[in-house]
Amino acid sequence: MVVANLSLKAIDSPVVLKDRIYNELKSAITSMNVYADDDEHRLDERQLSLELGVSRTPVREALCRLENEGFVHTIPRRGAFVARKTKKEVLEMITVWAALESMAARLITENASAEEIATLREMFSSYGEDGAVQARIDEYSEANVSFHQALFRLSRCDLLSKTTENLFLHMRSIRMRTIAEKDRASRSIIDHMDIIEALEARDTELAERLVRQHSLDLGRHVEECVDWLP
Amino acid sequence: MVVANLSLKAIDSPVVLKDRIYNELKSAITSMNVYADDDEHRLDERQLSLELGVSRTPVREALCRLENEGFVHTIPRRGAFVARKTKKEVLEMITVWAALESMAARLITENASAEEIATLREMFSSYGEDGAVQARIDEYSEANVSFHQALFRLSRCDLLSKTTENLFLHMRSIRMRTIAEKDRASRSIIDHMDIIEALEARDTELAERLVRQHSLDLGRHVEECVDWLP
DNA sequence: ATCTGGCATTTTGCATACCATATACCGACT
DNA sequence: AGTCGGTATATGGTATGCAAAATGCCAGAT
Repeated sequence: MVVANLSLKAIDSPVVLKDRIYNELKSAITSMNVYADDDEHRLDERQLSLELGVSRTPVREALCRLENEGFVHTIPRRGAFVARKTKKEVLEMITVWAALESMAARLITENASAEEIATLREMFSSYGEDGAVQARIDEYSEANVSFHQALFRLSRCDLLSKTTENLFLHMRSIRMRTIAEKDRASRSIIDHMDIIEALEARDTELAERLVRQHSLDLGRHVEECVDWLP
Repeated sequence: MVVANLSLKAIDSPVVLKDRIYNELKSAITSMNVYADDDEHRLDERQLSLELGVSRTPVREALCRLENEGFVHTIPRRGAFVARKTKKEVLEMITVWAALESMAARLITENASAEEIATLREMFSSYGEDGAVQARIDEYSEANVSFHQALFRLSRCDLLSKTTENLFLHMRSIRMRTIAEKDRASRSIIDHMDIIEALEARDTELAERLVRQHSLDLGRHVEECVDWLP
């Protein structure tokens, strides 16, 4: 008798309610325009549990997690609110981002293969002609996000990616609103190309500096131009 | 009639049970030697609630938070365990640390006052003589941690500090075990002095590089010498 | 003797009930 | 009329109850 070797992979994901609620709430929060109205959006536990058809307990646990990640702000005995970042907090997020992404760039120059770096270039291949960026600004915005995510992926450092993941989500609404302004989009693609060239040349210091500067430029832009944040 | 202007600050901290339990559990976990035994330490909800004299609900919320921060690992329907980092995870933590702290160094060269930087030097004033470090290794270990925390404080970027805070706690047990090895302590103090000098000279690039290298050196040390991690 | 299958126990995950507190409304008093 | 105080209500925090699921044990079969 032989033991059938089916090479099954362990299914260790009895997806529990609180996790699904967490995902549901998180995507709902990150896709809404948090800064639209100026009155804060309250998250009523009871109402949420009614809408989701569950009890308050798993909702509370999901909210607890979202609070830790900075998406929700709760005041004891007052309830939970969708968190709104101040300008200072946004600038600090960008600073941390710059730190993490520049380290990712370093790691890429040291570890990534030429093929991997080449995939970065392909992401922007269709924006070659002048004006193509402005014409397809929404599409480019997606490519932009993908580019930055790819940098972290190629760094092969899971913790870098994981730490940045929530920063990405927090920044999404701000980024969506700033990318279309001025000439930032076309400026952005030039920066990206310079970064890719530095990565290809395995110039660790240059790649790090360019990535950091790219982020800090966004920071200064926010500093100067964004007046719709407290 | 004049309204008495007492300039009171709002007290908005009705410290709730779950927060106290969170702090209690966190300090208990971070002060224990996680890597002592090789069997994983289980955290029984009911037992904890009995010991703390509260119900399971706030205990669960505290555990939920600790899980998000990586101190606790829970398996659905199986329970919560004190998280144990793999060697890979520790190395990644050090990488992220290097990224954040080198950014902190940059900010210090740009923003901190000379007096603030001088306080860094004072922290090591009593370790001047040769051998003083080795003789008071425990005390130095504290000063070492304080130094790194001070770097983040002087950066005036709360998010940098906050992001690193948990990394510090995670690294504490590892650091405690590695600092006494070899000649790392006296090597460490030389690095620190070099860093302080670069900060005083306002040499942004050098300070950044030294801080990064100091962390990455620890990383390589862990890589080579630590064999008690999975 | 070892392995398998079912039962009992333990423990989590979710639901619900209860309690404490914050806010809002309303009436009375100045 | 405006303000102060009290009470009602709503809502979050905590406790408990219940059911599903996982583990461990034991008996029986091979």
